[in-house]
Amino acid sequence: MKHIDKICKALGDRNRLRIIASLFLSKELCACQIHEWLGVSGATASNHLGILANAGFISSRKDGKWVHYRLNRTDPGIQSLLKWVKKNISNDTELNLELDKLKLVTDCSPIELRIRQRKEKSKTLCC
Amino acid sequence: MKHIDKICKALGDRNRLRIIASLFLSKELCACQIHEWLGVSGATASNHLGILANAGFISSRKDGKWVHYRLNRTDPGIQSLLKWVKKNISNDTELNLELDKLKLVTDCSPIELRIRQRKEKSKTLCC
DNA sequence: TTGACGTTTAGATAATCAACTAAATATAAC
DNA sequence: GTTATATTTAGTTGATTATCTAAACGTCAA
Repeated sequence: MKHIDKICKALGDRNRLRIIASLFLSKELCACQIHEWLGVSGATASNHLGILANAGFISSRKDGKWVHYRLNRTDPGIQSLLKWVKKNISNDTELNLELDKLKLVTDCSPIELRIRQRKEKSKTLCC
Repeated sequence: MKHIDKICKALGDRNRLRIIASLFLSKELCACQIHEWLGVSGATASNHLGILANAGFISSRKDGKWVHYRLNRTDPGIQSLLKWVKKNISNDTELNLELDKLKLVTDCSPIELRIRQRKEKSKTLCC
């Protein structure tokens, strides 16, 4: 719990807060689900996940090709900060609206999601 | 308490955390004391103070030429976040060492401090 | 009222950062 | 083994930001 500025900086980005908010609702999400929901490239999503992991907010579990992320529940300092975030994002109407759409990527397995993503991509490519 | 990313971003800077840490120890500090202690230009200090005030962390009181800053105790969300910061900076050894030197700018009035600052400045100019 | 001084604002610059594409890595499927 | 695929890393670019100096603003004192 040393570098507080690093920890706070990790929270100082809208997309990273969205990741944390999504992990409050879904215990575990794979990289491709987060990439899909954020609406950024896979590389960008991976970068954000790396920053959050580095600050101690999330941890990852590798399962074959897939990497699943969840909130890190070990550090008490991080834990209490996450509690603060959870309490205070409830007033963020914009974020709550976005969270409604989270279901679209959690109502199916990562495998099905990726198939859908590839379909979408080919659709935009041929038009 | 809407823009959480803005609030966290305000904490995501070492100098701004130092300002907050100093205001935990000294109930009130004037801009010139903070400028002196941070070791940055007055303009830079003023900018950081503006960001912290804009995020809701501090408030200011004008007293003639002098502007005094203190922690803002009105917003409950900000209040609990400040509590978290206070608790967790205790482990930051580097910051604690710096805070020891805070006395050098609080053991005299802003007026005396400014006289000292001008002396220091002229000393470096003529050598 | 003029000059000095504390603070803020404006403008410039270098560093940092979020985003992308492309390449690299690692794993699964054929 | 080769190919497809999920993720990360490298490299690039545009935007943001922390810092500075100079100028502007507001207040006090002579």
